[in-house]
Amino acid sequence: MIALTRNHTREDILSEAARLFARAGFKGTSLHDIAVAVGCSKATLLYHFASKDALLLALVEPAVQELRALDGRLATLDGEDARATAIDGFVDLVLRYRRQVTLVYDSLQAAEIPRFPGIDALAERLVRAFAGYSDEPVDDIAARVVLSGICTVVIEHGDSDGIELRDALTTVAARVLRPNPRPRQES
Amino acid sequence: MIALTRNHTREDILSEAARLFARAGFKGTSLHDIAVAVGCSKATLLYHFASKDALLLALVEPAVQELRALDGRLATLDGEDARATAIDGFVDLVLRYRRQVTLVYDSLQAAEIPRFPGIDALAERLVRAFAGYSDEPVDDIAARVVLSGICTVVIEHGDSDGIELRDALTTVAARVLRPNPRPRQES
DNA sequence: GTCTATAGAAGGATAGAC
DNA sequence: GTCTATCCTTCTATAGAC
Repeated sequence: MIALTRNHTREDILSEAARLFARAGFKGTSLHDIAVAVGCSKATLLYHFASKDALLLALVEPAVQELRALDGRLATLDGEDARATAIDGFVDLVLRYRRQVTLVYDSLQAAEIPRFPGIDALAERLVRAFAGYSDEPVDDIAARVVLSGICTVVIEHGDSDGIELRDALTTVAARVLRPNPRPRQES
Repeated sequence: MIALTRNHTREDILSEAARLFARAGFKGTSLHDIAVAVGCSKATLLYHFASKDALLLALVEPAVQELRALDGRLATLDGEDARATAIDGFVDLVLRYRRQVTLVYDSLQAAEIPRFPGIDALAERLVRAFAGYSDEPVDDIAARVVLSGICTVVIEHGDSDGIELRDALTTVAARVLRPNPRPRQES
């Protein structure tokens, strides 16, 4: 295995790029900025990654991979199981990839970033799962508010981790996306 | 009043800039892009606005102004009144200034944008009001999730307005930020 | 693998004609 | 007020030495 010789520089580049992209955005961070943070030259960056876009892709790829895995798990579940799995899985994923979240998330709306194929449809399925596959418009909106709200809060919260934030987020999600929101009639 | 001669170009610039900034971000939109959209030259843009930053400021200023007004109104209220006013007022404001919301909101986290003085403290007060001035950490997180979630959902929803979205958003906010977290019944 | 040097494009902003 | 032309900076990316 060549994996023994872990490339320090490459890892450093990914780490610093994640930090800077999260702080100032993709367009707001230049290769020069990253090079200074890492302590190398711009040419070195472009030796390890073919382009700035490629660096972004490499950075976000693991997060997207895991998001796809979660999406796959959801496909085998339905109703309450899907909702619970979606909430826990998504909160966990966002907390572990907090620095990448901004990037993935921005690629959805602000087209500031190269898109990831199929991510839109995946996001919609996640919304559906969060909404418990309800047909009520208000449940759809609730799901979207919570989904995006979780992302933003985690991003803002910085790197101060802890089990508390995780619990708070799942609690909040459960509050909005509760099984029986309507005491009136059934759909 | 010179207000009779409403400057078409200036208005067009603001309008197109709002559209493009919302789509691709501040850094992701060049003066060239705006000029093409408006149908004028870059020099014309910079005749009407001293700089790209000044254009942004002019664009967002009314929204910030109204946000400050809402903040002032909240200062005279407390508890439930403050929460209800904050929710209704904020949803209304975000819906009316949906194109500017991205910009104001991004100025909070991603430092991609020139900051507005005092906006951080204002945002914190808004969070406090949304949380009903509760001391429970989970209520604080809930307030932040809803606050940011509302922004993102409105941004994503495009310009398709309607009373439905407004009602859905206030309903969702009420669900999370309800006065008594314990009882399972709705208000 | 990492560097310096530089190409080539695009960005914001200014000068001056009309 | 609006334009063209231009300046200067910054950016991504490449070339080639070591």
